[in-house]
Amino acid sequence: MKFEAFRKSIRLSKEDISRSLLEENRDRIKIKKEKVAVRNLVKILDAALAISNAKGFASMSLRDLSSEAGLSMGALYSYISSKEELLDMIQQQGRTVVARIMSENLSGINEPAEKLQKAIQAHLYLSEVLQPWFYFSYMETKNLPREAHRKAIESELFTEGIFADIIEAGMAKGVFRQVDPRLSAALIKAMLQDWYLKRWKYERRKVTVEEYGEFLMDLVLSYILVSD
Amino acid sequence: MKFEAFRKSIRLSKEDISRSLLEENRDRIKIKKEKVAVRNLVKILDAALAISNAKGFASMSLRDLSSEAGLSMGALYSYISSKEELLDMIQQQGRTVVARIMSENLSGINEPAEKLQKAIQAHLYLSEVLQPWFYFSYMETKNLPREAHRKAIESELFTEGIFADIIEAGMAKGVFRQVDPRLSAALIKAMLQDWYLKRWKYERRKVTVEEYGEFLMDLVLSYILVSD
DNA sequence: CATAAACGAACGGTCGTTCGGTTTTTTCCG
DNA sequence: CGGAAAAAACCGAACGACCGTTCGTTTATG
Repeated sequence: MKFEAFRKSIRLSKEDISRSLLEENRDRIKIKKEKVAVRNLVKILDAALAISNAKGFASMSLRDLSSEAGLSMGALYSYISSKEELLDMIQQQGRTVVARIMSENLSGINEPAEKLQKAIQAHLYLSEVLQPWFYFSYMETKNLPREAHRKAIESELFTEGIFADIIEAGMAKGVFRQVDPRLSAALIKAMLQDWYLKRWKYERRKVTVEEYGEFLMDLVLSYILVSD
Repeated sequence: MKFEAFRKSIRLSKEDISRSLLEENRDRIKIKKEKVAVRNLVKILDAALAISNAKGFASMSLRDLSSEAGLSMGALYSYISSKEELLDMIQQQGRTVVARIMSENLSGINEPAEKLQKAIQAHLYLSEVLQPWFYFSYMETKNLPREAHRKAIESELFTEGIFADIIEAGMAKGVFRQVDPRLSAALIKAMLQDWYLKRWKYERRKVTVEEYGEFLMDLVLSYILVSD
């Protein structure tokens, strides 16, 4: 599947994401009317990701955020109850989306090589759609409070586990070579991460996400497929 | 070569690093006696890396730093002239070491496969010796002031270029498959980075740096060597 | 006793957060 | 339909805490 087809198939608008985030935090957000709340949440999240990814979450003042989002300090605090909670919200929002999309894209596929390819592609394309979130999530993990930090690590290991499980299944079926599944999965993740962490590099070189995906797939399969 | 042999061969003590850093910044550091200056610079750099890597450079206050290093605020300012300059100093210190060690380890090797292996090993082992610096350097790049940021990117591309050049030479000699050298180099770097960025993961799984190196080498060579 | 080094209180500024007041939108009754 | 009352949303000055940095004083060294 091409990237554009993928992007359309998952139907992830900023409004949808903000709406589900609103529902999950109804108690903390003081705004009553959904339409108003969603509109401003989109602005707040966009601004927060843009500023944080440019200079780090810790260096983003709430005055920066309020002016970039077009809201006063007071209004801002009707949507978030603290700066730290904003961090939590952003992380939580992305994690659920990633888990959902990955499982949707992998269910029903049984052939290991095909499933591995699909998993790589889905993760890569999703990280392209949600690049600001992926970047943010990677860079700010260590600044999370204890419990949120634990969840972030759990989520990282969960994603890695998806790849490791596929590799193990392929080895059991005899279509993959005997390799270390955990280490292989870790390195696949590392290569997937480079796409959203070093995007400036690939943009400059005019490498498209499809080209990157094909290249990565070629490398992984040449390592893992049994050579006859 | 085993890791321990490598570590001994490069002879990189904290004192040596601080001493050369002192020499390059004689004008900015107010302390006259080398012995005193080196001793405290080691403490300052250790503390700065420890705190920064735990909660980010921006979130490290100079009061944190002064208490962790065992110096008063006033004394601290005899060694650095501003917080931003400390950031610069740390970056600069590591960059020169990396460039030197890489070139020392690669000079005189002509066989591409051997050279590629040596380059991967040297980079991996060096990142193990200087793990706090590598981690810091990766995470704080985007917070650097303009000029320092440019240098950091230049250095990243330089290292990538080392790998790309070796791959190109191997392709020209016919010992490597025809692949995209830049993309291959980028992905090798991405996998090297995972070692020092996700160290907690590998430590927990009791993966040694030697095992990681062998695994990575196997993956890269199985992709890049011509199959006969 | 002279010089080098270390000290820590003090300064102006910015931070996250609050809150009393104002504006905008919705509701409802004559 | 119209406009006043009620509710919702927004505003920004003000607060105490903490930040990076300075500097007059004290302590250590040789």
